[in-house]
Amino acid sequence: MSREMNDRYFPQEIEKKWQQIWDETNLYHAEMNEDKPKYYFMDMFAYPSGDLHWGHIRNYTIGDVVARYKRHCGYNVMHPTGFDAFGLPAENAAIKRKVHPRDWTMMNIANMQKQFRAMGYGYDWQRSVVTCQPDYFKWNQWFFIQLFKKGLAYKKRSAVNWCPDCQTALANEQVVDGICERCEHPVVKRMMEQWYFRITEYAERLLAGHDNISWPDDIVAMQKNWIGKSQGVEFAWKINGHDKAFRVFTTRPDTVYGVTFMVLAPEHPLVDEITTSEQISEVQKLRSEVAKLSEIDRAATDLEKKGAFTGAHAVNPMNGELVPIYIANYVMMDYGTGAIMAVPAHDQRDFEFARKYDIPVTIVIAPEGTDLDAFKMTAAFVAEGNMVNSAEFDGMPSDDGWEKIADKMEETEIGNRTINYRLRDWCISRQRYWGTPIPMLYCEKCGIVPVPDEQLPVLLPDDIEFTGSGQSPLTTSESFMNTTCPNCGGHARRDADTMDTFMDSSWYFLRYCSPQVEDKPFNPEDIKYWMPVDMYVGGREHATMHLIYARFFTMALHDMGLVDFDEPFTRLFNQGIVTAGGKKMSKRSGAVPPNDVVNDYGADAARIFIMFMAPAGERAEWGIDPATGKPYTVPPGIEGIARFLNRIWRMVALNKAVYRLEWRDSIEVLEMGPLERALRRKTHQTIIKVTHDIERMQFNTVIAAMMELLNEISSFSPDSNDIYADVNVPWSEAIEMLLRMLSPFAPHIVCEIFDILGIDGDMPYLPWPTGDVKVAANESLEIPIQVNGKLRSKLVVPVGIDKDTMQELALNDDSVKKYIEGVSIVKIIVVPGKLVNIVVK
RNA sequence: GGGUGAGUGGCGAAAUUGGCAGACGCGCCAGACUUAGGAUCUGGUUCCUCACGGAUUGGGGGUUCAAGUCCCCCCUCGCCCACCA
Repeated sequence: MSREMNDRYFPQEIEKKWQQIWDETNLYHAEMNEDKPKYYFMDMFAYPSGDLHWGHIRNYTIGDVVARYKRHCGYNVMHPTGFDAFGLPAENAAIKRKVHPRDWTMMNIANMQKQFRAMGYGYDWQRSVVTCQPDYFKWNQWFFIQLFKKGLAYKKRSAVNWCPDCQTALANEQVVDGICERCEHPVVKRMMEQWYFRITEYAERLLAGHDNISWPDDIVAMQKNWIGKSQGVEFAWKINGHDKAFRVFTTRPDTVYGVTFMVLAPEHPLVDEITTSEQISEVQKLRSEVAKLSEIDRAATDLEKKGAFTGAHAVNPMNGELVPIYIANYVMMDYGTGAIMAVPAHDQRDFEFARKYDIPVTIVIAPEGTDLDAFKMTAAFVAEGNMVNSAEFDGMPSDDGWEKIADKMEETEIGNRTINYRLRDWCISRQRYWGTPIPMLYCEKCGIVPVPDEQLPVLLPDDIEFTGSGQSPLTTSESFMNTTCPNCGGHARRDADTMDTFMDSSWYFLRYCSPQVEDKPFNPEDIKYWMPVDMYVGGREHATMHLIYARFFTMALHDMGLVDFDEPFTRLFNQGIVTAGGKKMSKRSGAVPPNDVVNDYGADAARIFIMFMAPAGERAEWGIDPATGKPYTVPPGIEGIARFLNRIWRMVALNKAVYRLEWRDSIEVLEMGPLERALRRKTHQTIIKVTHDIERMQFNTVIAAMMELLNEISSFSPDSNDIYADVNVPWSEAIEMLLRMLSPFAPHIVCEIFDILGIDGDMPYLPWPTGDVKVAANESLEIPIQVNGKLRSKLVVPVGIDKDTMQELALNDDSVKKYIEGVSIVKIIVVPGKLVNIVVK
């Protein structure tokens, strides 16, 4: 049964062999099975950038460990993977290396798949999704049209980042510190027609949904912050001498009597109409200055506040006062109404502006007990207080005033309470080639027409030029752009833009459930069985983009009746980043691929190393090699892991004959000596700790616990002369249990050893061991004895000893005695099973 | 500025509810076996002190018999958001 075993451990041969067996037997493919509870585990799929690095390895090893663990626990586990294959780098590579983005992408995918396999990840490759393939993005287009039909996709003119040198629109990611990534010219804003998804309509549900999912608090906080709900009042201001009015939004209606000026965003449409002829040049000067700024500079808090007077005045609807109207660089067109009422006494930005332009400051909220001096104050008073200078509202606490003034505005129909969100609609259009073509046509007669279902997918043309300048690359393909209107048969042009790649990642978890189905995006039965995703693992950087978009998308599908849940991911876990020299390891900052470690020490060692080096949720510092000044290609700590695996291997190799499958039959009834009992106790204590720590995603301590067990087994001597000796029974249990716990972390070595020992070949599905609490219970305890909180002695006592006996033993302990002689004992604290503390004076 | 996480030996770190600070591992030191191999095994390793002993979880205060852990103030670092009206 048992076969030959080399004394030395050669991971390379073993690992290749098992990877091939797993592939050939399709071992990790999951099918629906109503007899088992399902577990849908997903990690965030990778962008095929070329090589995996240790950031990926950390993410995907966590995933593989949890998926394997859940499989051992009896779940029907689906653990798929795929590639987020559209995106900008492929296009840049195309321009730079004269290679088609598709070829570059597919080459990288092939390489990364090889690396995934070499790590021994148990993916269900049959369910793989590659987003740049037509059978996937066809459904992006179909969903887009469904959203359009529901009124959730719409077209709007809006400002985009524009590089005047490249003559092209840029994605936000291409704008680095206000500079075009490619040509290093400053980026400006330009108005363009773009497609948007109405995510703002789901703001309230996105907030409410947080209650139904168990996600980390910080991610929920980030999303809430991003959605940015604020309650306030929106009300109208008339312009003096005009029939025009404009609306402002404020969260501080209680300060309305303190308004001393108004500010419009420089882009506000009313500016042209109200600016007086004397002020035109000044206003135009500021407008062009602001237009030149990039969005990033514009939004910088430390940007000097600048404004220009329009020459017009507005009428305060509450008291009829006239206040000047300015434009200023600190008011944004795309939040609220693009206009604000300015209360310098109680808003810091307004205060700075008022001081600079010599605008009066009127105090309307007085802090409790003191008076403010409008001339002397050096900062706005933003807290609550009592209303002053506010007509009939004087004397009220400001929070009451808030409500009363809002009531009055509603009664007099000046304005009403509203809620504003920071969240903006999701801009889907990208002036890029390597993405999903937007399936919309523009007919001269019929206007905007969606591509009919039977013409999907709209494929990407190959007769395009990657010049890196001019318009969206698709416009260079005449064969793509010109088509026929499905309504009237006349000439139509296609939308030249492609979709944001966040569209691709908003539903890939649904496609994993039905990867091959052709006539719909997924089968309802598959979704019903597998969804929602039980655990989703990935980086925190996706907190406010991908993870909001995917939730919105699922809610929208729910409302269309396509799915019957509205939260896609029940549980979320964020692994920490891998840093090198304190900076995040990424392709740009010198990422280290796993190849050297895998080649030298094997995938099992690589997997354990990355799990052992830091708690999974926290930052892990990879380390800089002092010899090169660069991140280690092979970090020194890997030696410890290699030793650990080597010791396990040698222990089995040297004692192979001692291991007997039949240990199970006798372990419960055997009379054991203290050494045997101690080993068995440690085995079961380890099972309990390991299980508990895997459940709480604390893998570093899991590995430490297994190392401790190995140390315990190492110091235990089995009897190799008599393989039937009783001592070999707990030894066999210990070694088998260690291996079974190790298997999610180091599956290759465990498969190999199990095969050698003749343990069931269906290893990945072997049940997870259960720790016996009774066996794990200690027989005696070492109790610290403190005097005044200082450790003075230790006592070994039997478990369950009563308080009085313990106190007695402590007081009679020789090394304690010298600290309590000649002083009076104030108090004795005895915590059963924990400690004794004698307080003396 | 807002949010959020963190700060423990030479290094990575451990310590579910307040109860022996430093588990486990790296590195280092000593030894064993080897006729120097970066293999393996054994012992040691927070700091100060020859020692007795003392100090110690970023700093300072507090609560408690007892604080890395709870409370208050401060410092430093990471990440996310950021003139949001």
